[in-house]
Amino acid sequence: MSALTGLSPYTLRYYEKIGLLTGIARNDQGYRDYTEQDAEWVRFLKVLREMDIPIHEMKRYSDLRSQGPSTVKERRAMLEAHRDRVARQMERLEENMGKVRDKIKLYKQMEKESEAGRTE
Amino acid sequence: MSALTGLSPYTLRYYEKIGLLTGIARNDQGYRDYTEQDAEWVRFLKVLREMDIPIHEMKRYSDLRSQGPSTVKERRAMLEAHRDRVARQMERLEENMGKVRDKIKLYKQMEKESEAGRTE
DNA sequence: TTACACTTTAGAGCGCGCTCTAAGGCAACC
DNA sequence: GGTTGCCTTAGAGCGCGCTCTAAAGTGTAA
Repeated sequence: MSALTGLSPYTLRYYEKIGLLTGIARNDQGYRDYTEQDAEWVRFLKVLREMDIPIHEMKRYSDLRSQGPSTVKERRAMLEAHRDRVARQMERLEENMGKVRDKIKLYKQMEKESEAGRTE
Repeated sequence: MSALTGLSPYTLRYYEKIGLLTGIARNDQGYRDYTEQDAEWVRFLKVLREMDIPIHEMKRYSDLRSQGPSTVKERRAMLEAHRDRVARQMERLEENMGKVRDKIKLYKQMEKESEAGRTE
């Protein structure tokens, strides 16, 4: 499973411990027996994590999911809220990128000038 | 200063403690006396932090800056490296946004269907 | 048979980036 | 003089998200 999702076994067990992963089957030896659905869910959790959703929100989302289709509306609302948050974050990043690019330009200028100085 | 930069006094003192802020002047009472240059530097630190540069990299950058103009090239290289990292991160975010948007669409579909079911 | 590589658990530990506490000092106002 | 409100310091504490340890169990291969 770890190989399938890119999450460490530690993380997978941790997610199960805090209730993000529920109803994971076990085989005769008591080992976890992940299904393809489990894998899909884990991959979606990973998408959310990569977008920096806090764990407690993922937990909330996960709990809603466990409660069945009646929670679809709330789940959608959560995703939309997060989508908007990420969009704003990307705008800020873009803004800061601009400042960094300005600084890079400035440095290039300084490098050029110091070289000119050396050859004078 | 806190008001000027949006960082808490705690954070400002912490940054000084770890060497991100150096040479801050003091008045007669031993209180910190920030200059406009200090403020500018703090604002730039804030830009970097908002782009999630780790503190130890900011420290490295800050140390280079203290060493004077001879380090401009290396500083530029650091900024360029980070610029590229952020660009890649934004791509990943965009990708994940797509997946979230798909899920939102799916949920909308489910909501519509469940409503249709109810009115039949 | 014994070693190896994996699994299980509860709970401890860690790195990060702050954030706060405690104890004390100084300036201004009532 | 006392209170308020800000400043100083060293060092403790915190929330997050893992990550690892220790001790035990199981199946496979030499």
